[in-house]
Amino acid sequence: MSGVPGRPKSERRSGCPVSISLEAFGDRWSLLIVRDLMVRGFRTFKEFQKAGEGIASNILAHRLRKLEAAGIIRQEAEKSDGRRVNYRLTEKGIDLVGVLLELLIWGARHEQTGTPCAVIEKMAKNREQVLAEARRRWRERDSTPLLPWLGGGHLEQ
Amino acid sequence: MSGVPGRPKSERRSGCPVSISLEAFGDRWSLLIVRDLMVRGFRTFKEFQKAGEGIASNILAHRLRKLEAAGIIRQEAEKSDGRRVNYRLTEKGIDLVGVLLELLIWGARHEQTGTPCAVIEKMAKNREQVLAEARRRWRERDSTPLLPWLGGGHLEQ
DNA sequence: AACCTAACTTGCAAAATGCAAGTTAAAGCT
DNA sequence: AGCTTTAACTTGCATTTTGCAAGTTAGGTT
Repeated sequence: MSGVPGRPKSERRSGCPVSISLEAFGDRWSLLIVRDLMVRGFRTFKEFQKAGEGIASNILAHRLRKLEAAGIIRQEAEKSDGRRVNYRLTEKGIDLVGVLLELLIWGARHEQTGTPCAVIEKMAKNREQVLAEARRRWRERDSTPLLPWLGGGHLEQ
Repeated sequence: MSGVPGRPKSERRSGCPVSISLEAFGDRWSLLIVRDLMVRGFRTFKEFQKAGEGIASNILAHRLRKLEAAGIIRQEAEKSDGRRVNYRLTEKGIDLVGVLLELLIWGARHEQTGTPCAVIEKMAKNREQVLAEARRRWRERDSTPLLPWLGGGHLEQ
């Protein structure tokens, strides 16, 4: 009767790292939560819920538990408000930045998205710089959204 | 009454490229099929089925249709055997190589997998070279598995 | 004290998944 | 030609996951 619903009852399907990664976050929602933490500066349940793609609150709760159990995110209580729970990526979680960046680049290149191609190609070209900036923000708890920075002129070389 | 069962009845959840990517292959199986095509040299239904992680044949059929509908894979009939269907990545599909590589690196770094860390770190270090080799194999229809190459000494610089 | 908020639960219907068995067309064998 | 095998799926049904709406609870606010 724990909070975690989808507790893995079956063992690992194989030793392949790709398979194991997908067992941790291979669904429609987990990486969107990670994205919101990483580039949009979200921290709370309410923010994830209103994030636009319409995740149901029970599913959100399940995913947060699962990501926490996998060591990808962690809860931090807010001293100034006992109701609030702030979620934050762990180091294991911020290490997903490469995966997110590749998903972003692939999606923008091959599907009709709201993101201009020029911005994406700039990011693809300056991969290391983008990764470093995302990591810096995580380390310094700088939660201003990353996307304006990506869209701005900071990447011209 | 088409073959595709999970035909998207809801529209796109948002214009975010990450979200759109996840709608195309954000589940436990799709990227494993892509992986098998990309690095293990698999081509047929039977091969995917016996691949070790135990996908059910109906789910496999659904996934193949969905990936095909998304333009990630394509069927090619085998002239020498009318029963056989060979699946192959499209260019859009081989472009997922970056995503796969990041999943591989993350999984190997953070979870207990069957892959030695040294191999993975070598790959992470020689990212561009690994991507180029995977693309070369796709282009030249070289379906010898990529993994032995990764494990071998070809990456020393 | 009455009201509001954030973070969840709960109940239930709908969809996706998994398993075992069956189908069909094309080969292969005798 | 007739029988067996094989590849690629379907189908039926039970289980699990997802989604939606409404409810709960521990803090805050006024």
